[in-house]
Amino acid sequence: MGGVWGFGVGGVVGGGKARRLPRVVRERQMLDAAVRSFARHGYQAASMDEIAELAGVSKPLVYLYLNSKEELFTAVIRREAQALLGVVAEAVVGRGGPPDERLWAGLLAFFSYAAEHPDAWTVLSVRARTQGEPFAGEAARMRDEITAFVAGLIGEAAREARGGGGVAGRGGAAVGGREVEALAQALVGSAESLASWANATPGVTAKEAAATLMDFAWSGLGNLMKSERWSPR
Amino acid sequence: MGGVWGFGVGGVVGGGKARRLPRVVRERQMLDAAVRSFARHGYQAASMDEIAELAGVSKPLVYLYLNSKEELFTAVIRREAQALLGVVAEAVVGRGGPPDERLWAGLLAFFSYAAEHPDAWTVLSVRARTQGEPFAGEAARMRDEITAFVAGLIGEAAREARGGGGVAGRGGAAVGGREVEALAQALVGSAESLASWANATPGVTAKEAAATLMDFAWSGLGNLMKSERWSPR
Amino acid sequence: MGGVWGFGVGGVVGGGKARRLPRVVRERQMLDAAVRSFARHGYQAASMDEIAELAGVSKPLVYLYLNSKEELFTAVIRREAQALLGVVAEAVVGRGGPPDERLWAGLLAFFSYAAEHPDAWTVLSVRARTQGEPFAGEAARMRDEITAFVAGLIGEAAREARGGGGVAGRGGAAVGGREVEALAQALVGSAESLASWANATPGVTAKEAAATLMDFAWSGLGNLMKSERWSPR
Amino acid sequence: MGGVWGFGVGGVVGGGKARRLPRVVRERQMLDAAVRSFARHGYQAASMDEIAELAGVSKPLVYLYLNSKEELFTAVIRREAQALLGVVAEAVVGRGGPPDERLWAGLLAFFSYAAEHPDAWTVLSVRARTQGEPFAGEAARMRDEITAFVAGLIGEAAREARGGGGVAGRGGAAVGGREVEALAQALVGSAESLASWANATPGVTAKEAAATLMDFAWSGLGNLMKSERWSPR
DNA sequence: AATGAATGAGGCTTCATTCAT
DNA sequence: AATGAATGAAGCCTCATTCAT
Repeated sequence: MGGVWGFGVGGVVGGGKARRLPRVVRERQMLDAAVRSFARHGYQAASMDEIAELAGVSKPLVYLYLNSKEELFTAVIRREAQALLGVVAEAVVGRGGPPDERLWAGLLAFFSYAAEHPDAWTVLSVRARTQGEPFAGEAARMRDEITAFVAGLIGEAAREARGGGGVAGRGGAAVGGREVEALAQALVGSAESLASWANATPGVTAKEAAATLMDFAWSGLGNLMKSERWSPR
Repeated sequence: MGGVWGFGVGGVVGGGKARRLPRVVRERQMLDAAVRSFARHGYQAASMDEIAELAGVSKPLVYLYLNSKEELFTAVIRREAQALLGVVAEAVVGRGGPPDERLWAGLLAFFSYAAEHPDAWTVLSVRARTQGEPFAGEAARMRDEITAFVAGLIGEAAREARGGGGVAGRGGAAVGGREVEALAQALVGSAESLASWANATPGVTAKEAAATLMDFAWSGLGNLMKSERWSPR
Repeated sequence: MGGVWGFGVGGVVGGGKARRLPRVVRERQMLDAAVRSFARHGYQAASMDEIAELAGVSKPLVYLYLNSKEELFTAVIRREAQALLGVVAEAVVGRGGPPDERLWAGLLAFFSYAAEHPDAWTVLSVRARTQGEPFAGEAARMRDEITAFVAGLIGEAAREARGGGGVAGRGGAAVGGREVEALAQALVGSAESLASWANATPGVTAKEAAATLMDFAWSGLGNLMKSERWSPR
Repeated sequence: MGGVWGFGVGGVVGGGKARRLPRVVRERQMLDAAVRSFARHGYQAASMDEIAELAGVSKPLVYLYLNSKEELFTAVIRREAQALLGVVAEAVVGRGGPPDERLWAGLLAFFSYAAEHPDAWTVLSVRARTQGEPFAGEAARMRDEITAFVAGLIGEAAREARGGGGVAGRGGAAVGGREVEALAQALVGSAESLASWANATPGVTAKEAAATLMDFAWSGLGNLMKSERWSPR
């Protein structure tokens, strides 16, 4: 009997319904279905019925493995946040080079991921954040880590600038911790906004989006570090 | 006697429940309550029961005046979008001065409004936009008008820069229509993102937020117009 | 000021809304509106809102004059039943001639009334009867009176037949009270059924309907009185 | 053990509530309950609450299986119309003999069914027909089929009469298509009317009702075919 | 004579969740 | 490993009816 239902890594056998799959596979199917459903309808409007149907299983099985709608949503957020954080971290950390190069690599990874997994991006950027606790917090943790990367890069650039040459030119010593935080917020906010806009706008590639943001933001940061502030006359 | 319930523009008199108010007053109370409820819970999770209770009326009266949850939400979005658009437009149009001065004025008005009416801002920026049609479209119209203001100011600055001196320095002629659009998107996106962040972060004033954004964005724009692009080495 | 609103018998003055009409006029307007509304939607589905609007008055006035939906429906049934009974009675009683002639006159009056007041006929034949007590009883009283007329005419014909000549020919003495009742029921049932069918079928006149029924029924009655029963072989 | 709840075709075992019955059984219970409820109160006034309670299940289960009040009513009408049509068709078609014999058989089947299933008969003859589309249409289809049977029998009798002897006697050739239609309408209308009257009148049997109608109608039809029309003098 | 303002009660429908196998 | 059967709770909406003028 073992093997009678032989299943490959990909999941379903042939065209029919695959039964008696191992738990890990079933859970992935459910989470995949949940991502789609939550992305499309939002947490409240998504229904366990639809998710079970999309996953090709009965509702009790969803409850057996994921316990409740709330835990299911949390599991989805965690899985997708880890994935996104993973690709961004891989692009930014443990790699040498000047901070702007690393920021560029991180942005490219970020925009590419958002473009390739639009439902995941929608869940993280919209559905989780607008759903209140504990979901928003779950997504905020990931965002904070990304913001910390960015703040790190900005700070690094500022120190380099202070020290001598570099992107920021010489002479700027004015960037404090709180300001770095606000700048990182603005940059990450821009990136998120651009990512959603790019996903919704046909013909905009991840590379274009990343380039626009670098043009827009990094040179502005450079100015800031040269203490060239704008101020009302 | 006549006048025993005399009511002012502001609404309820004293601490007791005011009964038999004129329709216009009641409608405003209901819309106010709806803004709070939709902001807190989102469209789906907000309940007509809670809205009625917050407004101090019975549910049937809400239906008598606003017809349905959908129409109520639409009415809320329209009212708040008009209000926000109004203050921004007043700050930007029909006023002379260089484009950066007018952008500064507009940003200040925008951040101030968002700070003073956080629920309205949440409804417009989050609840309406994530609820799909027809609500997202209703809010998008307002956003588009604001984005058009900003694009106009950027374009104007670019023309001035092309023409000679000005913020952007001389010589830059590289900013095309599509690029202006993307920049305006990024700037508006940053502004929205910053506004929500400022509302959620104690101690951040509207003026600070506006200043951060001007520093961050306008000088970056200036660089762009000098054709000082960032590009991967 | 009296007379400033001068109104004619017909009701509304000019094109605008007539205000301060005498009670009798207002009540007729309300009953007219109610007949239409009850005929179209049935008792349950008809709404006091619609009736008030059709009557051109506010709802409280309807309650002031007619007290409740139930009483309003009852008032409608009574008014329409009296009217229908009136025209039929006028055609049948207090008039000489043989019973078949009088039946013919009664049927003609009945079908004509139903054709000319289809809403009233619908209320009586359908809406009242299917609404349970006390409404069905109200309509049943009228139907019983009409059935009694018919039974009277059948009985009279039977006696004539027994006595000698007449429609029914000679020799038949077999028609008892219970049978007369059943026959009258069948005839009245046919008439009602035909009236509704005629109203719903374009091009069928009251005279045609009456003729069909006389052909169908009266000669059959004649046979019965000649004891020519049908019986399974 | 398995089988502890063993249930027969008829439904519930013993006096206690049977749980976890198969869908088909539950659906039949719900339809039975719905027939009773719709017959008593009419479509609008019947409540899903009462139906669920009569069926011995919770409301959500009714919705799970029957989807909505409208679909439930439609399902009821279809089931009962099929059943009634079935017994009448079985009595009339695929059976030899003269048309009057077959009409007699059909009427007997009809009146018996109406007597044995008064709620079903009320739903079909009253509740469905007065509820407007799409319900009236659903019931009208069944009625039309029955009327077609009757028209067929009348036409057959007329042709026999034309041909020579037969019920209708000789010589009559005057019955046209439209007239046959009207006669069939009148006969079916009488039958319906009589059925409801018989159900409401204690002591009237189906056989009596059928006999009354045959006496009343068939001999009348015979006269018609002999061209013995009634006409006002 | 007439009405704008207001509500208690109830109906249809949906959904997350559990039970028993 | 998996599911068919079932429900408590809650939400949107409507309607007959009344209040205060």
